[in-house]
Amino acid sequence: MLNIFKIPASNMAYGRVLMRQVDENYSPVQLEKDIKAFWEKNRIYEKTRKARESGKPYYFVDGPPYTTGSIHVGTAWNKILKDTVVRYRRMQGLRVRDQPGFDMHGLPIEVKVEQALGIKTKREIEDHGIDKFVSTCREFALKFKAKMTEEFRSLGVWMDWDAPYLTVDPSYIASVWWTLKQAHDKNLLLMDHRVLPWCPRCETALAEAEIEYWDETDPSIYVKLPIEGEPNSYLLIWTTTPWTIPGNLAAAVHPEFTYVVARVSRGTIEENLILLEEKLEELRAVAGIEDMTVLETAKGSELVGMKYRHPLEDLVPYQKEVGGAHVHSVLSADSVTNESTGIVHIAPGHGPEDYEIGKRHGLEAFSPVDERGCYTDEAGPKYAGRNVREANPVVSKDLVEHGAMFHEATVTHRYGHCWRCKKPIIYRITDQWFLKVTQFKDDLIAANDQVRWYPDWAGSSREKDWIENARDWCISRQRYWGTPLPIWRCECGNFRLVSSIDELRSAKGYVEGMDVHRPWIDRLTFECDKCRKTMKRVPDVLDVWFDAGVCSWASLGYPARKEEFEAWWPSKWITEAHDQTRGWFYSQLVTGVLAFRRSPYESVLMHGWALTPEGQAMSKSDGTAMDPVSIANTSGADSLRLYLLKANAPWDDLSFQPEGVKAANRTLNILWNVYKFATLYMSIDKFDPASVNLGGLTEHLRPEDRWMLSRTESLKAKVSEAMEKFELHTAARALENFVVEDLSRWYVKLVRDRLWKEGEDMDKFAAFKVLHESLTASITMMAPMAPYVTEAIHSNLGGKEESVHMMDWPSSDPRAIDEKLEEGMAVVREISELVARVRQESNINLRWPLKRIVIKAQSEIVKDSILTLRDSLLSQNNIKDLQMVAVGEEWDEMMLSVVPNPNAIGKVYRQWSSKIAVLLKNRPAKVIKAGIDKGEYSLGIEGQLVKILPNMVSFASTLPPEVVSAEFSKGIIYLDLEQTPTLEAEGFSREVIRRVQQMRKDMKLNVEEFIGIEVECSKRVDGFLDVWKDRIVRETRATKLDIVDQPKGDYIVEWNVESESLIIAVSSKKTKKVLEDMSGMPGMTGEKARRLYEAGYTTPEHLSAATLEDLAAVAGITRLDAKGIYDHYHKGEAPPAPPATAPATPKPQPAPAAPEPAPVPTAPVQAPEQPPAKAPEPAPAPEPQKKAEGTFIEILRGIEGLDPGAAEAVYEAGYQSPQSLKNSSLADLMRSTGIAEPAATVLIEHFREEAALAAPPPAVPRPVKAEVVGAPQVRELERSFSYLVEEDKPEASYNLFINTLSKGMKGYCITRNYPAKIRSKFDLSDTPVIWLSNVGRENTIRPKDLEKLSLTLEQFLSQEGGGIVLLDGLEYLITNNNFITVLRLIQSLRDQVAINQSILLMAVNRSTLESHQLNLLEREVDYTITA
RNA sequence: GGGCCCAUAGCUUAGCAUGGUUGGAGCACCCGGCUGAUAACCGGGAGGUCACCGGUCCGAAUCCGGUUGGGCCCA
Repeated sequence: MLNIFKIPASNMAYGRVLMRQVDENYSPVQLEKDIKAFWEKNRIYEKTRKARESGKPYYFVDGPPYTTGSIHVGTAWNKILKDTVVRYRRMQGLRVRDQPGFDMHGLPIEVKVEQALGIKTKREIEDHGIDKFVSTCREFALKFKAKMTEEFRSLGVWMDWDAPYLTVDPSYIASVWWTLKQAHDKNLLLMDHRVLPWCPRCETALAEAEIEYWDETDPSIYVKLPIEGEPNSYLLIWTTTPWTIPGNLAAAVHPEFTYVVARVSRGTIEENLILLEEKLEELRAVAGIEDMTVLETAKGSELVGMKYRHPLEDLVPYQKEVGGAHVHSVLSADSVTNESTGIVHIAPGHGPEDYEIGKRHGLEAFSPVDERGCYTDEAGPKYAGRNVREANPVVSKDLVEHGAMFHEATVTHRYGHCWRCKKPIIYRITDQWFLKVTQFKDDLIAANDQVRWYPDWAGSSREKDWIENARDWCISRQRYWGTPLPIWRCECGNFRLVSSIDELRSAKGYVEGMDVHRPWIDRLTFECDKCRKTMKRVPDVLDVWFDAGVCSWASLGYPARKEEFEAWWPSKWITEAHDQTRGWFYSQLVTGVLAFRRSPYESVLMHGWALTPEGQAMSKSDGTAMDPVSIANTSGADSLRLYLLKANAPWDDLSFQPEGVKAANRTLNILWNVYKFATLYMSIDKFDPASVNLGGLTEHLRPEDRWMLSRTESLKAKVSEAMEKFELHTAARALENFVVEDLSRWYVKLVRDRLWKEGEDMDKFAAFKVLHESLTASITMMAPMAPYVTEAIHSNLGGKEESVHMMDWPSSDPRAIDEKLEEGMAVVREISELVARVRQESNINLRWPLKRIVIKAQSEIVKDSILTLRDSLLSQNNIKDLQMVAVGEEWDEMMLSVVPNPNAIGKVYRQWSSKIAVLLKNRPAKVIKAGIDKGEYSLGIEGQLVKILPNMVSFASTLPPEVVSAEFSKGIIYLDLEQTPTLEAEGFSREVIRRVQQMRKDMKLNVEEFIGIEVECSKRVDGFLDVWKDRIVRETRATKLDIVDQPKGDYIVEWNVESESLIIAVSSKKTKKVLEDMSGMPGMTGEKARRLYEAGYTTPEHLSAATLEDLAAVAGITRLDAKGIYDHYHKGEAPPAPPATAPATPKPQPAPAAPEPAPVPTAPVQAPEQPPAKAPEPAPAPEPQKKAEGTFIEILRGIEGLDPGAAEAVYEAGYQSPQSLKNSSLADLMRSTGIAEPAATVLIEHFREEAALAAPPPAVPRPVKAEVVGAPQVRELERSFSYLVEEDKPEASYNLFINTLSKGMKGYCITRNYPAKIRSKFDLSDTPVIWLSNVGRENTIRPKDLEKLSLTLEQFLSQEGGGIVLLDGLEYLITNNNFITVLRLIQSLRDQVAINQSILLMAVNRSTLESHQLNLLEREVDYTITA
């Protein structure tokens, strides 16, 4: 692996500690792991609950998810919403009940178990053994429960996972039974013989709520029912279920509709049909009728009583035998609609409506279909045993053969399916148990009205609509894995309901502690209290929706435990998705009203569904489901949570965009950076937020501080309001906006300079405090949404509580809100954006100060607020002065000019017109305007006085030179871009500051380290810098800035600023180390250390050289201190390593524009830290080093023709082994050592000869950098080496590349050039070419996507035999990324190349890089080739 | 067929209860900048028949009616 993106392992320690500097980048996965450990170790969840023990109770009920498989995005969203609200309520001080629940009974698990066991029917289950089957169901449910629990936990959901409620627990089951008994006592439970939806696969009845609809293609047949006594005349009926025809017992018409008898002819057939008048034309089109005549018209009521013969009576014996007044006759029904033929086929055993109509007319509910959906013997020998849906074509064929089929086609329509096994349902008649919901509908509606719904329409429209259409609820299921129906029945018709385990104890066969599930409970019997016979249990189980419906008291153990119930019930709040309108929202309402005459919940948040990015429902079978757990494991649970919460209003469906999670991650990263920034300075100053209170700082608050505090208070108000309304998205967005815009992009910028100040400074403390306040407020309010990152930040901000989740929800202080100030700052920000735009257009970067800004504000209010925030405006935009134009007036520096109108002038003063124009232009426009404004202006010409009238001139106002204007929403700004030497001096100084900062960074100096600066520059620049010396010194933390001829230092770079060449040398003062050393001594404090430092003891050498007296003479240092210091250095302890001396003759590196040739980089003494693989020769132990030094320097001294001074210079320059000299070039040696040509020649030749004679080089040669000059095409590249080719156009590098390919090595080309062009120019055959480009195509990599590049190359390099990589386009990568990042990539590539015996070849155009960048690059490779 | 919800830039969305300068953001795209928060970050640009049709009004993304498409719940 190329671990270039690896983040150092976190060493965070949480808990109450002093504020600590944060070195880590935001890395959510590690952070969340750490926080999780912190939570567990310190039992934070338990403590958080405990902290609210005395609070007002808040009963939240978790809608129990069904335990089947893993959670999906929707389930995750659901739990995250719950967790966020629960945490929020806790912070409000409420004692929240947060028991999770699991719905574990029912068909879904039975189906899974059937699949696992490889069985399909109930018969097979019974053969297998119900006990074994049910036990397996329990195992599955428990297994899934455990799995889902882990998944929820990984999302950071805090619930009482150790004590969930389970619908399979005996106590839970007892609550269910009790509830049923309540229904029975109110006479709302009955057994009935009804036509119901039935799943033939699961062999059970289904409730309305268990049916899912989708499109299905079915037959669409028109059937003729022959009318008794009217030959060739038929009633025309239509159906999509031919299999119900054998069960047909009547036909129904609407009494008010108009029907016709029509003579219809098709081909040779002519017949009379009765149907709805308005459908005649439709029928003609559908069935291809050639001719038809209406014979008669009649109202539906007139048809009633008409008799017909069943068309299949010879196949279905029952149809011949059945008798009765209304059998096979036309009935009247208002439910008939004007669809199809207007005559409805009535099969009372196959449809609920049919059943009702049949019942009214005394028809038997003939239903010759068994539980498996097959015809029974009653259907006649031809059909018996056939599956009804499969029998459709058979019945159709029989209808055709019996001359009863009028027309046959197919239709696609919505058809019901079993919610679990997805098979089409049928309707059949059975005995089932019902709750008579229709009898207490009004109570349900009334109960629902008492519930607060979010959003309102979810209850007032949606749920209400469902209740209004509710039917009686069939609660019995003919299955195995469920709450057993607690009903025992006797042959005599008597039955009893058991409502508790206690009651069950009196049953015959009861064993204490027995499982009350089937089949064990089936064996229990009671003696009938009426006839003394044995009562047996009704074998059905209960609908699982009933299970879930009672959870609000079953989870409290009611009725067995009353106190819990009284303390909590009813629940304050629940939330589920909108499909629960018919599900849990409804089932709870029904059971609540049954048992307690009220809704068991007071408020509901109805949320949406998580859809795919395309807006489709996610489904596992389609592979469109996304796994929230793996998203949380890669991007962090916080990011996922924040995204889910902010993306949508909770009640809208959410189209899940993985991009959105990334965006949320970015927001959290910004939060992290603000925090990191703030704590950096706070920790340096050991700032303790608790030690300062805002009240005491009032006089030190700047306007921007008051603004930030105002924004913070406004935010609290806004977020709290949104949370109260469950508008979590509004709350999340407000927080996000605050962190990104107000805090990060604005306030941090405004206060940055103040935080720099040293020492006790109230202005700085004010900024610290405000920063701390606003950061604390935002993370506290964000804690419910992103519980991990906020916890990490909280713990290091010195939060009041052990955990952010124990904090009280912040309340807003309206006194701190200053709306005018907020508006004013908005204006200032707007103006700043304008200025930035003008700067960009004029090519003046922010480092260059502008002379002034003049603002013309629309109103006094705007003007005042700009003036209040004057300092912020000027500092942020680096402008020297602000001038305001009086409101309503023009800026008086606008230059007025006169534009003569020659036409108008010419008409009056023909011959003078051109003269007049010239005169007008030469006079002050102001004077002319003043005259014209009064009516006219007089002008003397050739002794005449001419009057200039308003129509003869117009006026234009133009901007003064070098002024640019721009409009903002509340006025106009004028920016004076004129540069003066003073401004230029400042600009230059800022450029120098930035260069020095860059160098500090390259040197990896600690923020607190002091430096020394030496600069070589032109006279002009010298003058500039002189003025700003103090500022430069201060801002770069330098102890001195000297302008010299030959700058010396640890790190020297030549820069080019505005066409001026500057050579800057920076040396580290190593004060950080010194101060640290000092403060490590006994009795030493930071303050004392500073005193010493200020007294001139700036290095360990100074200290160790000092005498006791010297030290004691320093103010603030006691004799005892002095003794401690003295002892420290003289006790025989090894003194700190002596400071390395700078190279004898340091040479600047050339600026990018400088002419060739490039010198070898001077090795800085305090070089920026290098990665291990490239570290300078490891410092050997002192003894061996002496020895090595002795040997090699002696060898050098002993070389004939080389004087000892030259030998030392060579040694000093870093050539400390024969190996290092072997491959170096003449030019290289001369340049880096400063020795003359003859000496260099001697050296080179000496070592070439020696190398030829010497033993082979060490196994892993690591030559010092060398430069290959000359014709690269003749040079061979060696395996395990990396090369940097410096050339204007990538020619030589490609030639080297191709040359290597021709030797049979595999190649890989990364280029900024167009790949097709490269291919045509060089013969690359099948070598892969990757294009570096932002254009998203195949085989391209975006310049920002270094990770992908790294991965791609890693794959190539690690393949067998390795290969050569040509990386052409480094400059493109560098301009698009942080330079150091690119450098790290190169480092890891280089290491990879070394390991894999491969070659890395990089082309770079040196004029595109800064010289120090080039230096760093050169340092990373084995060879630099200059083409 | 009925009830409820939704439709704004390529994508995700704000604005709509109370009609009113030029319809805001984020992502993606293009161009630039920054480099003591930096494996970050910032600025600019381009991109909209506000689903469609009609109405009310001086004025409609916003109010009203209808149509189309999508989601959920039913028939």
